[in-house]
Amino acid sequence: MSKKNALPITREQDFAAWYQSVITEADLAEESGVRGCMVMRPWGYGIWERVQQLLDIRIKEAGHENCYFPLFIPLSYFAKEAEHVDGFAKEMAVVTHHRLKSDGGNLVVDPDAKLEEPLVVRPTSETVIGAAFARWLQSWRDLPIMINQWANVVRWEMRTRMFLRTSEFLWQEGHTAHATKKEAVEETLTILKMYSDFSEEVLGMPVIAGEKPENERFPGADATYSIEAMMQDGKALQAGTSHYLGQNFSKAQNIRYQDREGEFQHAYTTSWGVSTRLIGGVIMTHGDDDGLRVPPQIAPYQVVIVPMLRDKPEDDALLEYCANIAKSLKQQTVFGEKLRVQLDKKPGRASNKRWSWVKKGAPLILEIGGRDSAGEQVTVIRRDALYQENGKLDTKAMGWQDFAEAAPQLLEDIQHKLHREARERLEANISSDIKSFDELSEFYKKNKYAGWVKVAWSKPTGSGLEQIVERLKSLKLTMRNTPEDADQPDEPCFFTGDAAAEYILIGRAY
RNA sequence: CGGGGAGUGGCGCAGCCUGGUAGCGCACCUGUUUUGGGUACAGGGGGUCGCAGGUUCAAAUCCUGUCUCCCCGACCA
Repeated sequence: MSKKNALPITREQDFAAWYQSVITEADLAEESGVRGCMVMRPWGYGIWERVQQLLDIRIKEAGHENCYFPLFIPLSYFAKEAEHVDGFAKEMAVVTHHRLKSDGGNLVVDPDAKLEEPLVVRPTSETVIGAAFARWLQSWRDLPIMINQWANVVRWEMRTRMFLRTSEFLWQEGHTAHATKKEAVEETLTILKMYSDFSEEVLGMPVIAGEKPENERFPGADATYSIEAMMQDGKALQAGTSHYLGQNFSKAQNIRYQDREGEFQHAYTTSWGVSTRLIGGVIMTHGDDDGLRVPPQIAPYQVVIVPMLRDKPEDDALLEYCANIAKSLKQQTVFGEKLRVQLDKKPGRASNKRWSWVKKGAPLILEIGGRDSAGEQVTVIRRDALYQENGKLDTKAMGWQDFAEAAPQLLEDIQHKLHREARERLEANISSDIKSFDELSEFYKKNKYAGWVKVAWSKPTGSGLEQIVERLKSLKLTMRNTPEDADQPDEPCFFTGDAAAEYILIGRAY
C-alpha cells in the first residue's frame, strides 16, 4: 500500500536531496546569504547544545579544563610549522583592514586602515594555543597541560554542505601537552575512545575507531586517529579526530620545560575535536522518509504534547489537563537527567503540529484531545515506529499515569533501538571478501549503497602510498582508517601482493 | 578554481526566446464550515522580479559585471 511520507522526497529517490529536505523540513538550519555559512535554528542548535552539554561532562571527567582563545591569529604564528600552514593555507579567511569609509554613499574598505600584520580567522587553534603553552610551561611540574575550548572556526572550503562542511563551524578543540611520548599517545587514544563511546552511547551513531593512513593525517601530526561513521547511503563520515602531534609543534613553538635533572625538554602535544558535523551524521544515521529521528539523549524535547485545540472555551480545561501531565512528566528522570517536555500550545490544527514534530523527530509525541482527558488518557506516537503494518499511523492510547511512569523506559528503548538499527547496518555493510582491485571496482559499480570494504595492506609510504591513493581515487574511494580492534592479517597486501601489515577500511566519503 | 543549472511575495514555480511596469500552487490573514487525524468553500494581504551598471521612449525579459545556492569535477582536519 502506498503510504504518504512527511518529506517531499525519499532517501531512495535522491539521498542528497533528501538530506537537504530533512534540514529544511525539520527546521534545523537554513542558508544565511554568506557563502557556506548557515543559520542554525532553535531545533538544530538545541541538538548541538545537548551534544555540548553531554560531551563537555566527559571532557572534564577526563581531566581537562575549558578556556577560550581569540578568534584572530596573527599570520606570523602560522609560519612556524611548515606542514601545518601548507595544510591550511588554501582555506584561510584573512582580516587585513580595520575600518570602512564612506565613498559617495557607498561603504568601502579604507585603504589607510590596513593592518600592520594580517590576522587569520582561526581554522584551528594549535598555533595560538601552542604559543600559550610555551608561556605556561616552565617546569616538569606544569605537566600535563590539558585544556579544551568550545569555539567557532573558519575554513574557506571550495564546496560546502550544511553541517557536513560549512565555512564556519562550531566545535570543541582539545589541546594537551605531556612530558613523554607514551603519555601523549595514551591521551590521544583516551580521547579516541571517549569520542567513540560518546557517538555510540549518546548519538546512537555507530563508528569504527582507528588510525588514519599517512596521507590523511592532520597537517603537522605524527598520527591521526578518527571515528568513522557510516551514513545510510553507505558513505563514510569522519565524525571526530584525535591527533598525536609528537614534538612537531613544541619544537616549532618552543614548548619546553626543565626536567628533574634541569635539562630542557620539548613537550609532546595532542589535539582533538568534534564539530557540528556530528549533527549531519545524526541526520544521515537516524533520519527516515518522514524526517529526522533524534536520539532521546540529544533531543531538545523528549516528549512533545500536542493538545487538540478547537479555539473554543473547553480548550482551557484541555490545556490544564495537558499542563498537569507535562508537570508530572518533568519530574521523571531518564538517562540521569530530568525528562524534557514541551507542551505545544501554539494555535493551529493538531494534525499539522503533529507532522511538524514528526519531521523534527521528537522521540515521543502525545496527542491529547477531549476524549483523552475524559478518559484520563493520552494518545502516544513513537517516532521510531510511526506506522502500523497496514501503513497507518500507529497511535496507542494509554492511561496518562501509566504513560508517565513508562516514559523513561520508552525513551531508553528508543535510544537503544536507534543505535541497534544503525549498528546492524554498519556491520552488515562492511565487506571483507573482496580480494582484487577488479572485484572492488565491480562491487562499487554494482551497488548504489555499497558501504565499506576491509582489505589487508602492506602500508607503504612515499610513492607506493601515492599510487594506491590514486588508484582508489579513480573509483572515488578513499582509505578511511585501520580499525583498532582488527587482527593481524594472514593474507597478502590487497594492492601489491606483498606481506600485509594491517587491515584498512575503504569507502566513499563525505 | 573548471563544467552545468538556478536566483521572481514565506516556500515551490511559470513568465524571459518574440522588451510594454507581474501570475500560479502551497503557506499566511478574515469569515463560514468541519474536525481523533495533514477539512472544505469564499474573500483578502503581501513581491518591482539576487545586486550593480548599461542599451531603450520602455527591462523580470536584451547586454556586462558581481554575489549566493544546487549538481559534477578538482580540493578537503
